[in-house]
Amino acid sequence: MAKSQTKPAKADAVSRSSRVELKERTRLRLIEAALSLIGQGRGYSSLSLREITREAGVVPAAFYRHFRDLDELGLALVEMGGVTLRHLLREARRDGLSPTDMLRTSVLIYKRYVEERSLVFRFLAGERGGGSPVIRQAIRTEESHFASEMAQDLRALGTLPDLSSNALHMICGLVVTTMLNAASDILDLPKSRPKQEQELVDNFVHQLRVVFLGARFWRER
Amino acid sequence: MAKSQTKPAKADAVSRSSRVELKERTRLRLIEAALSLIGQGRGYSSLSLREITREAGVVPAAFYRHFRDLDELGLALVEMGGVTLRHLLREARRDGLSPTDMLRTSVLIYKRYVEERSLVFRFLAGERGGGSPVIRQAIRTEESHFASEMAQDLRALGTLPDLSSNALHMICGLVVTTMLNAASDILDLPKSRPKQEQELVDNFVHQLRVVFLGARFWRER
DNA sequence: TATTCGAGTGAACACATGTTTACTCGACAA
DNA sequence: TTGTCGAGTAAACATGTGTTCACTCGAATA
Repeated sequence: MAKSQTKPAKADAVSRSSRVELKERTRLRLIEAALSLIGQGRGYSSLSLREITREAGVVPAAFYRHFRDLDELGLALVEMGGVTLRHLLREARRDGLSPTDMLRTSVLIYKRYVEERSLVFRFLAGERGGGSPVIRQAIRTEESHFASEMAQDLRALGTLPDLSSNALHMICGLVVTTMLNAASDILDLPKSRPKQEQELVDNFVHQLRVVFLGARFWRER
Repeated sequence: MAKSQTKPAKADAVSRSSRVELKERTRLRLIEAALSLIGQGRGYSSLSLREITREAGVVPAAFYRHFRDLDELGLALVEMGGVTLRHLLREARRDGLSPTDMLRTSVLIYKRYVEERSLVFRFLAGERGGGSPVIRQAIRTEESHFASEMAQDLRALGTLPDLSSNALHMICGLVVTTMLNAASDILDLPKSRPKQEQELVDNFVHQLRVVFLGARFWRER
């Protein structure tokens, strides 16, 4: 009979709450608990295992069924951050860019994006420079990938056609730095302060404009 | 007699270890203990009061004679960071800048400077994005002052004479971001990896070159 | 249907933590 | 010389911490 084969075909709709699904569910609960605590102003590197399990509604010992230690949870958060960044790029790619004021609209879209995923960006911005070396390094790798993809996209769009791949990557690195720095600023914006908000956006736009202006006149040497 | 006046003239060489001097001394011990722990790879926001006093060779309760809590110690570190940055600028000002390859030499000087004061820069780079909100904000203020001074210096040197003060400040902000980001990279360099080191320096130089190139072609509005 | 298997439990452990309290004891001003 | 004043001490406190262990109990398998 087909059912009793060694490989259970596909695990169809019946297994609504299979074991592995349930495990994955609480794994997610742990991740989200950590993010939620970050959202309450705490830095990831100052969170404790017990705090996280408490927030996740699970007993401390259960943590070890999913992660060896806090660093491993942190790496899961980094990966989530990486996915978020790739998704951002994918959206930007889809939207295309109107030639006029395209920088400004990109910035506004980015701002919204950051605000809607504030927890992940808080984590990235917060652990990027401090925290555990292994997490910091993982974030850096993610940033570099992000920069590479961005470079590829710019190339495909025909922007800055005269630049070498190396130069393009280096410039995208600069853009990424600026973006993540701006994310930090965006997240610390006091709400309902439109003036301050406007200033921040302007500053961000202008900085990117300077970078792309410089890129246009860049000559290899 | 001149000695018994109400105001003790000058606190001369005799009062080698006056009370206030001794207090200041252990205050410094606490600050340096925190820095030392940072140097061992820990982020400031994950340090504990007891850890710090232990490292400083002092009993936990003594901490409160100097700081209300860890945030207050953190602010002292921020101020120390501010002093460090101002000092950097003062040195750069003194050295003047040879017109050819001035960017590259500046970068090398900066790199050396960061390495020699690695602990302070570790602290700044680490708490800039994460950590306690009050510390983060204090660092941001310090950065802004640094950017302003830099703008003033550039103005005095006649660099970028066509830029408005606002534009100049905005560009210096970009430079500062890039510098602190690079500091983070410099501090994480594995030692005796000259190739990697060279790449990092090149990248840093190129990024700054792009920024200044963009600045030269910047037109308001 | 009977058996295995492993995610989550609850309790216990050996410490580490922040803060308070009453204290010592030496520099300093009177 | 005497008395004050305050930096640093020692001990105690109530909690919080990471990790371990034997356990339950229900879904997955055979």
